[in-house]
Amino acid sequence: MEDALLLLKENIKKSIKSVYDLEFDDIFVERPEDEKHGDLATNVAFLLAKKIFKPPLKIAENLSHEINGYDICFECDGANYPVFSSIEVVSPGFINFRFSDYFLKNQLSEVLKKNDNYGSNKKGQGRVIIVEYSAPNPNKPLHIGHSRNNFLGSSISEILSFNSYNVVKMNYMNDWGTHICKSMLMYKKYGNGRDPDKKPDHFVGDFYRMYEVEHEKNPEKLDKELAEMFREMEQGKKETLELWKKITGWAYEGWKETYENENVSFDVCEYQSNYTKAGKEIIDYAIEKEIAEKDDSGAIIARLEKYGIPDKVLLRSDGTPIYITQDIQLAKDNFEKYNFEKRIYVVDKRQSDYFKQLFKLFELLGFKWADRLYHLAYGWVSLPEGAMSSRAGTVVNADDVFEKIFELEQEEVKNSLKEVTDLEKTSKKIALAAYRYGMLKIDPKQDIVFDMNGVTRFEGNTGPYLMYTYARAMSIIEKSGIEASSLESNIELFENIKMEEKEVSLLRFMCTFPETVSLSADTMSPHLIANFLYNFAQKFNSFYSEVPVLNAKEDLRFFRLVLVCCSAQVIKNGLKLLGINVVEKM
RNA sequence: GCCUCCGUAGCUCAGAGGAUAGAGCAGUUCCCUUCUAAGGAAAAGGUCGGGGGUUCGACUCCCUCCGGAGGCGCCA
Repeated sequence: MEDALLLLKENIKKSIKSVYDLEFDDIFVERPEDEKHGDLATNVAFLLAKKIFKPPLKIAENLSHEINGYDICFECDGANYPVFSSIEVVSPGFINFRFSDYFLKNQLSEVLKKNDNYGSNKKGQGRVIIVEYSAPNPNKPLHIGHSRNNFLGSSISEILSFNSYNVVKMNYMNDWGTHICKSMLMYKKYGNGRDPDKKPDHFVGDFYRMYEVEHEKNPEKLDKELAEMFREMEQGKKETLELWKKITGWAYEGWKETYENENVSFDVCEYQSNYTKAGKEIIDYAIEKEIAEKDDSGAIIARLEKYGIPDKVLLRSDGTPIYITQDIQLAKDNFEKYNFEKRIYVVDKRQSDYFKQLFKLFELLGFKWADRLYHLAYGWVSLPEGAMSSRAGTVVNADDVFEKIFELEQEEVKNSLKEVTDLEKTSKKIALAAYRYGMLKIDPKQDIVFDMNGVTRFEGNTGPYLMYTYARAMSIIEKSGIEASSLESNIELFENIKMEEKEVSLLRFMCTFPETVSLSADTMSPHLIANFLYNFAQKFNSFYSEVPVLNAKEDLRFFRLVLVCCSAQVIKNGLKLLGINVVEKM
């Protein structure tokens, strides 16, 4: 497929040289949105028109006439077949190319050959990308905002791996600071040393919420106590550190289940508490280079305003580090260890200024890898009734959302599954599909209004719709009695098969999957995969309702089975990239 | 005050310089004696926030104004 694109570009270039005696390198070939405009199209005639002062339509006609004589072919089993079936010129000057049926049918063997790897490519080979995501505070349970972060981070990691990058999935625990002391302080006062009687992160979260309530009543007192407790931590007071270990340990223990439910995992966990003494050398260096300076209060400030970025405090006036101090060190250590091609921070967009400051600092410090850092800024998740607020108690817990979707799916599956064998397992997978897909189908930079009732609806552009489409396809394969794995060895070019309109449409779209995979990696946009899958599933369902497979005759039946099998494979691969595992039956 | 992001059908969203701006939901019609109706088919729904500009061509790029969200020195 990629080859066909390159081949076409070369031939267009050649035709320009031949007709106009011009070296023209800037060949742009696109995929037209409208099927009527063919599979590939080029606008070179418009670009050339400026150079040689002739009407675009005339140029397009001359070029297409030339290219028509070129006999562009691909090889299959020792024979040559044309790549294109037609090359058309359309006013005001487009040249449209349509793939031949031979070429399209040949893609099927490609899918069968690569199966679980169909759509992947080699472009990231030998390059490391760190994807830092999730990064919660271990003092309370995860909420739906974390879910979006988790889904984005894990999905982007999958997509990059599929493009052959060597991905390091990193979680960075913000386990050091006064925020942790909030839960600790309340537990110390009111916990009576008891063990959790519920999911441990929720248990810890109760104390966090308790703090918010108490703080309303008597802010000065609590602020003081909190600061005192953190001082004890900093000084290494044994009793306090033990409490800290206990509280954060419960949070981690509870999250384990949440992460599992969400199909999220990590290769490396870094802890902020290991970086409490870090970063100071770099900051000394920054002062030396006059990037940062000490102000009247004694705090170290990076002067960034001349670059259009707000100034940033690097060290408190009492000399203690803050978040950025440690983040500086972490990135530097990471580079020395992994020599990364890119480091992606999956963090919501409210932190955009922070990352601008961080990245600018690295640039000013002269680190050559400064431009390899990338902030994936995603939009905020809010509720129909407004923003979430831990103070107002309107934070929607990730476990509760999942549980609710899970219950609803269980009902659905109970009502529709023919043999209810794996009710719980199947429902859980579908629930996750609903949750993950619901968030990932939306462009990361958009805010999401998270409507519980919307997610619990499973028609239209949803994860369950895609799962259902896959299950229908697999049902056909199962009833046919053939082994999907045996198809590859029996495949041929189906020269005698005349395809129906719906089949051509399905197959043409299937061929664009690898390009979508590549683009979504380049732009770190899982929603491109989601959009592809939805459009593809629609085409499949349309084909499904109009074209009979099992009742077709001999060769035709076999061809259609192959088409169904490949379609299922593409849906499976695409969903995998979104962190969704298919079910065979539902 | 300065900076960033967003504004597309009643609602939720695609559209990353190309051809007649597309889906889903809601509402209106059809289709289960035929491979899973969580499905399919059809019609209806729009001054792409307003106004300028660049271009053969703008939802897309630039400027400006209006609306919404967010961020701006010792929180993370």
